[in-house]
Amino acid sequence: MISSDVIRGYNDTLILYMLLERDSYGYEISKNIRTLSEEKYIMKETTLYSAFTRLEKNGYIHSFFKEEESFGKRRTYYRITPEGLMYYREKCAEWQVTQEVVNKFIKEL
Amino acid sequence: MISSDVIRGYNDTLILYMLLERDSYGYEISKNIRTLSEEKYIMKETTLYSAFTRLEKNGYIHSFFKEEESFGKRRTYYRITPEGLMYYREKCAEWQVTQEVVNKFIKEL
DNA sequence: TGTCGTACTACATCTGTCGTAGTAATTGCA
DNA sequence: TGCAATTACTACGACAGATGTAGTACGACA
Repeated sequence: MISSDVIRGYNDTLILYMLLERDSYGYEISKNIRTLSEEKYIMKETTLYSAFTRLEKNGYIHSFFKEEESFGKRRTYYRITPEGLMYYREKCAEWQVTQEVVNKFIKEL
Repeated sequence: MISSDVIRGYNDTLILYMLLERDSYGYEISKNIRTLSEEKYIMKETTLYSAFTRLEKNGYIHSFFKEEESFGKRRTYYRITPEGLMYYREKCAEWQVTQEVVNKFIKEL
């Protein structure tokens, strides 16, 4: 299991990755992250939804309702914006640097 | 440059790494981190010193004064404890998992 | 004598994460 | 049909780690 402080600052990136292929909503994204990480990382609900708020405020995603399911379950779907894509790319680049740097401080003992 | 949220949770690990070889003190550790990371990560002073406090509170390091320089500059030296070494090893293992997981969400576009 | 580098400490603030709790609809199954 | 589990959220308060700002104090160098 991964501690939250480790992945902190990358939750947004994981969410954006999930939106690259297609629009999605909270629960689905949550499950997909869980599956893709092979159960090694489970994002808390509150973390997920507060990330949505932040991402939308920053213009990286935008929310909408699907018309074909307008009654009943009331799912909020999210779509990544061009700014979100740019941000995702930056975070990916940053991640490469981070890996290089942190690996200099890792020693097998 | 690396954002703080990325490396958050690993500041302690970087510091412990610096203490593996020999005892050291704030300023020196700070400079060594800077150098080893090739200027890609510069730990803020306040971050560094609050990490020392936390690490000592958790029993991962312990502080002392060198007798041969007991007057004058008053440097606080730190030494890693066996518990600190264990903690360091755990963080290294966790880091491997974190890399694996995050890399699943990284795509070159 | 004054500035720069060293070596800290104090304090208040911010951000992201988390715990707890609660709402409400839909689905599974007995 | 009835009740639990799952889905799909929202609200609120707390906390930890990082940061900004500021200030102290000593030594070296010019």
